[in-house]
Amino acid sequence: MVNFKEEIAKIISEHVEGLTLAEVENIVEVPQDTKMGDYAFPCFRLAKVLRKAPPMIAAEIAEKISGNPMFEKVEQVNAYVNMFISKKEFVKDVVDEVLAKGEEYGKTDVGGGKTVIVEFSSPNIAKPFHIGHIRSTVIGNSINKIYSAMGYNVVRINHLGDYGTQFGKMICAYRHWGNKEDVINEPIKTLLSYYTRFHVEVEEHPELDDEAREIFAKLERGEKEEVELWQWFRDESLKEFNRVYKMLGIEFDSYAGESFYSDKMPRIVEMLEEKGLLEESNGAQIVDLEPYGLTPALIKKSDGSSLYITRDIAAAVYRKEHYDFYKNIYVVASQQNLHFQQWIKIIELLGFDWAKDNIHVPFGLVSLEDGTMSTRHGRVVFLEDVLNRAVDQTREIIKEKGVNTDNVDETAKQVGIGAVIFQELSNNRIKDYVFSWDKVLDFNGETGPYVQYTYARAASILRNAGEDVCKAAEGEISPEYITGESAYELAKLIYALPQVICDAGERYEPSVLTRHIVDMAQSFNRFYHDEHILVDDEEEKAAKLALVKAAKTAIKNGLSLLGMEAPERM
RNA sequence: GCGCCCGUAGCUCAGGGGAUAGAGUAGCACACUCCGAAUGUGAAGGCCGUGAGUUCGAAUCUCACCGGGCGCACCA
Repeated sequence: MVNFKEEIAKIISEHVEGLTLAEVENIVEVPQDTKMGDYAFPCFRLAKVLRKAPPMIAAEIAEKISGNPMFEKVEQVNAYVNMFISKKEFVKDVVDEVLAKGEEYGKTDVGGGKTVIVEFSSPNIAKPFHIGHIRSTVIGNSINKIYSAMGYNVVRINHLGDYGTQFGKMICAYRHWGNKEDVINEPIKTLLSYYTRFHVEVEEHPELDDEAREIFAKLERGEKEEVELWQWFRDESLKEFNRVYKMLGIEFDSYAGESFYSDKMPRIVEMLEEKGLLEESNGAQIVDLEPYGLTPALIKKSDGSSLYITRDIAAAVYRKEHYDFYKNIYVVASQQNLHFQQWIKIIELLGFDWAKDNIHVPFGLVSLEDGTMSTRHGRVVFLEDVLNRAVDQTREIIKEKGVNTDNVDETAKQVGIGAVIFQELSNNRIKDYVFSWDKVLDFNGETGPYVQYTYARAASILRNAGEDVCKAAEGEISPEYITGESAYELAKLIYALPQVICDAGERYEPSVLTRHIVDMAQSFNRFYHDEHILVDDEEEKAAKLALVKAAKTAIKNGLSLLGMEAPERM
């Protein structure tokens, strides 16, 4: 399909001196008000070079390019050249392209098959999978899908929090007060209760701490009994996590978590020593990062044991060697900004030129109405509960409205879970937010159900049209029937989708795509209300159905990159 | 104290140098004998936290201040 911005830049730059093609293309913009045209070229910056008033320059450019067949109309308004491209050709191009590509529409090949790692979700074993985890999980999943659509080879890593002294405590607690059946029945709840009981008991029996440390030491040495218990806890927890991942439709390529890198850390410490980066401070080994405006990074505790920063360095080195990534993306809370700055700086100091390819994608904090979440105080909202309630509520609404679906449960699942995902991906990820049941369960306005409803409505029209749809998909359409204001706006939004997907990817910001999908849905609904689609005139009907089908396809493709399904009926 | 992030309509948020700052939501007024009303339309709602600066032009860039969040050595 034609890249209009690029073509317009070419046309204009023929008549403008002193600016490169790239500079011209950079100035070309899409006006916020469509009355100002499809594309605009502001001439302020040319005033200095050409020593003329901007409106005069605009008038000259407008006159010179107005004969070009690409444009229906070219106007000068003040310092702007406003260009209206030929609607009929445009609309036909867009519809043809989308119908030809189908599910592939929106995909590009900017990635050229290069490998990108996305580390996301990464919950801690034996801890609840709560509403705070939705962020990394859903944002990371969407980034992975967006990068796939951009032609990258994506590796999805779930960096499980499955290691550390906490497991010594857990095993210790299990041996004292544990029960096998309870763990099997309700692994996370049970294991968590052991963990909290340990913290209570240790107040009166401080020797438990020594015992736990000893157990963890055995675990690190790979002693059979401890390893088996740890493995068992890990497996049971993972089973529970997988239940949520299944609901969300999320899969991973690797579950290599913290434990996986435990034996890869000594090498990193050696490298740091060789480079002379390690120094002693208060009995601990640190890397001084003060010259770079950062606080010191603690590499080894005073008792000689290692810490999480070393594990992250080891993980990055391993991934570079094992996957040879182009980018190594971490979808991790903004609370860890400093930590990422530190270890990425250390990678650089170790002399690795790929330090810059490690990218931290931070997101804001989720809190509850009565304060921050706290597992110990029972102030926690389980993600699974949120998903289930969203599905239940959707089921109620479906019954209430008497919706005609083949499978109520399946539809309720698609819509309910879609609502939760969509809301999570609606705003800039850096913003903090307060979780509220009222808000997740509100399905009106700019929500997932709104977009899915629009999709189902389009599907319904195509069903009603019956075999006419095939004609619309195959035959030559008569584009003059879909150049009305709302039809044309819809076509423009559909046209922009591939570029929007790339923008969302480059900014690691799925909300860019989410908002565009809302725009497409709004535009479709306006078109639907403005014009009657299933008219008697066959040519007109075919053209309109083709646009409906294109819009339906674009919405579905967009939703799938958010990790959402699109129901045919709801 | 130092560092990073956020401050835009009553509320939740887009917009990140360019034309009259946009949505949703709440409240108000409309539109279903018509392809799905989980919809659409209209009016109303703003010193873009404050003050300087850079620029032909600032919600957008710089600095200072105010308000909020997060982080800052043996957790991850």
